[in-house]
Amino acid sequence: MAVRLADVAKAAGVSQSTASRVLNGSSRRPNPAVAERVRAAADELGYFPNAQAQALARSSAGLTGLIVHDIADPYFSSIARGAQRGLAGSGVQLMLASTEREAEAEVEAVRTFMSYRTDAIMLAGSRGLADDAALQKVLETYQDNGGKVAMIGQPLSNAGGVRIDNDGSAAALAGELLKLGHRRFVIFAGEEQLTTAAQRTAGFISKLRAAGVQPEAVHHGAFSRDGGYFLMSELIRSGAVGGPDAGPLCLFCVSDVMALGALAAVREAGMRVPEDIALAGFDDIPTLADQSPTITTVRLPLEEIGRMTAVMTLHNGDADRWTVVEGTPVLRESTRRD
Amino acid sequence: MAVRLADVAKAAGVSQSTASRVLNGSSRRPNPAVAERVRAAADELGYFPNAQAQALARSSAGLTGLIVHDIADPYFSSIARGAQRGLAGSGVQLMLASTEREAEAEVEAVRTFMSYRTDAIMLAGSRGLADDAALQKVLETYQDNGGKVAMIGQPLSNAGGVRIDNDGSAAALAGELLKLGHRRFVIFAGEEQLTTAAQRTAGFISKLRAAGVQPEAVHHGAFSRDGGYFLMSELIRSGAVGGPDAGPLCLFCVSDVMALGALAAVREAGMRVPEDIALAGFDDIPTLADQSPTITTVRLPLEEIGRMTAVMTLHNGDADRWTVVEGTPVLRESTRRD
DNA sequence: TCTACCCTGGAAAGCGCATTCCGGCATTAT
DNA sequence: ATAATGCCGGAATGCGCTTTCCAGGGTAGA
Repeated sequence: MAVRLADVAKAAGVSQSTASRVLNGSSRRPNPAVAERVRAAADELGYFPNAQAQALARSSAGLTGLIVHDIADPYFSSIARGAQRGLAGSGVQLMLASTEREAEAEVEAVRTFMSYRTDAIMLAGSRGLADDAALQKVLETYQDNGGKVAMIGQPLSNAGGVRIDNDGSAAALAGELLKLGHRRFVIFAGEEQLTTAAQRTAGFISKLRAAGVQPEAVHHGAFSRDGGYFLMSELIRSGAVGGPDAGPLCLFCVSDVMALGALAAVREAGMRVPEDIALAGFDDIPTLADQSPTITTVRLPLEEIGRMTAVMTLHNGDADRWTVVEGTPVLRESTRRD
Repeated sequence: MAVRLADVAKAAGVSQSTASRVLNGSSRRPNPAVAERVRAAADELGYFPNAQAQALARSSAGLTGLIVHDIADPYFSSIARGAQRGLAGSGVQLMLASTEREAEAEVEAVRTFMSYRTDAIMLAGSRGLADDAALQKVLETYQDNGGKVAMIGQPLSNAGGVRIDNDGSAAALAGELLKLGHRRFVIFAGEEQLTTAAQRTAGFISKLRAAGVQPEAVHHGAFSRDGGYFLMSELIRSGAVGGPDAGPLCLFCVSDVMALGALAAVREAGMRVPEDIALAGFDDIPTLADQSPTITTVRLPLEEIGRMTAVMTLHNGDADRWTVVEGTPVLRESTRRD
């Protein structure tokens, strides 16, 4: 069906080995005159290599897998974009799996990537500790077979990757909010078993405590827009928001998407941010700065994180190196106090 | 290194052919007792097939390529999510290429996917007519080699896919805005050579004309958040917004991301939507409904579009079938008139 | 009971390419 | 001038799997 290397070789009047050496990088560089003939023939016939066959012969596929929870979530799509950019020009292609936050699907995705003999797997997003066992096992198998594993956000197994200093960054945010004069805090902590969520919550609280402040409540719920919306609706219904006594409440959501959901619920109830309740998120997803009011958050260089991780997977030496990324508190209108 | 089919066969005391027939679907089903032995051995050894080798032997890779302009753009990431879902469970894997809106990169991505012998390629986003030649040529080569091409948004070549009724949907939106009483219109039309942008602009204008209304201006600029921001800044500086005479202006942006940029510029200038200027977008990206004010737009079922397209690529018969998707005008606060 | 046929498992031939090995030639060193 | 050293192109092997093709045993029909 398609043009094969053998066809090119025949057309150029050389052996297949020579054609291979000319067209696809080899340590041996054939004679320029011969090379030119081969290239001309390849052009003429419209030859393009069969990556599957190359992968089989080289036992390396030129593929890298990226596993995310939800590609439509701006947090992950920003990372994906960075990863794509990091790989650009290296000749390595990206395979994508979006797991819809199911642990089962995550393990399945790793299996699939193993089948395709991806050179590396990038895993973005935090996992609950409960799911680690199965995932860890399959990743170890992968590593035993020579695969590189790069985690984004969470350390796991004996892999490398980018660790986000959730703890310290959340603490820094808490510090800034205290400086602004906030004293009454509520936290929307996401799902209980998510490590990332837990770390952000813990870091935030520990900083408050260090300043002698106790959070008024910690609510758990889905780590998503709808989770934030729901929790906020509940909170408003409970009458905890807008109380005139003891100063305004400050809500810390452990992710921006939760904060957006919460904001929607606040608006819907006819209340205002920051007048009735102050609001802070975490991640600094791109759409956040265009909200009204603009929302305070912790900036994570998401795209850069994706890029760095991808680049790490390209260099063999970095297989189990960790890079720590710190978040930067960004104070915006949503936590203003007049 | 890894466990091979031959190892499993030996462990089970059968031939490799039999092992293959048992483990990977074949038309011939070996004896149940034998099959069980093979499966047990495979489990025992932790065998998983080498997809590259399978692809080579079957001459079909079980891969589908998705090419988008920018995976971090919610428009495309929603489509990607749908595509992923559409493929889920079919055993077909998704390969992703994000081209950063460069025509060159798009052609390159098709080449890469050809190399990987993807069974199908989905192309999302509109292309300028100028780039069609190169792209069309490479896609034709792909089709000649048995590849399926599914376009999302724009027809091209003799492929199938999902066509979006930009023209009619924009006209419908214009009709609704006229009904609300708007008479002074400005259009941010995106890049001149983008077919999608041009169609939306044309549809909108033709409906206005039919009602005897002439748009006051059509401005071209980048089809992105920053493009909208820039155009709006210019517009405000020119003094065209907020004039008390002749009623409030209504701005139609040919994409939601442009509308978001425009909104940011309006806010920055201390003006208000819809009081000083009304605003409408196109696409209905997920974040739009959570804006304040909520933004009028044309709803496109983005995720469903991605899903449909992916499903089409799975069924051979649908290779050159077209599905037309209509957008639905959604009137929100940003175009309210009191 | 014997022949014709079907079913099942195994041997072997690729799928398209990279790469090791080998032979022939032109250099350089002796 | 001869032997030793590279260098370059070609033949051949193998990557891991699917899929014909083949042989043998079982079944059914005569």
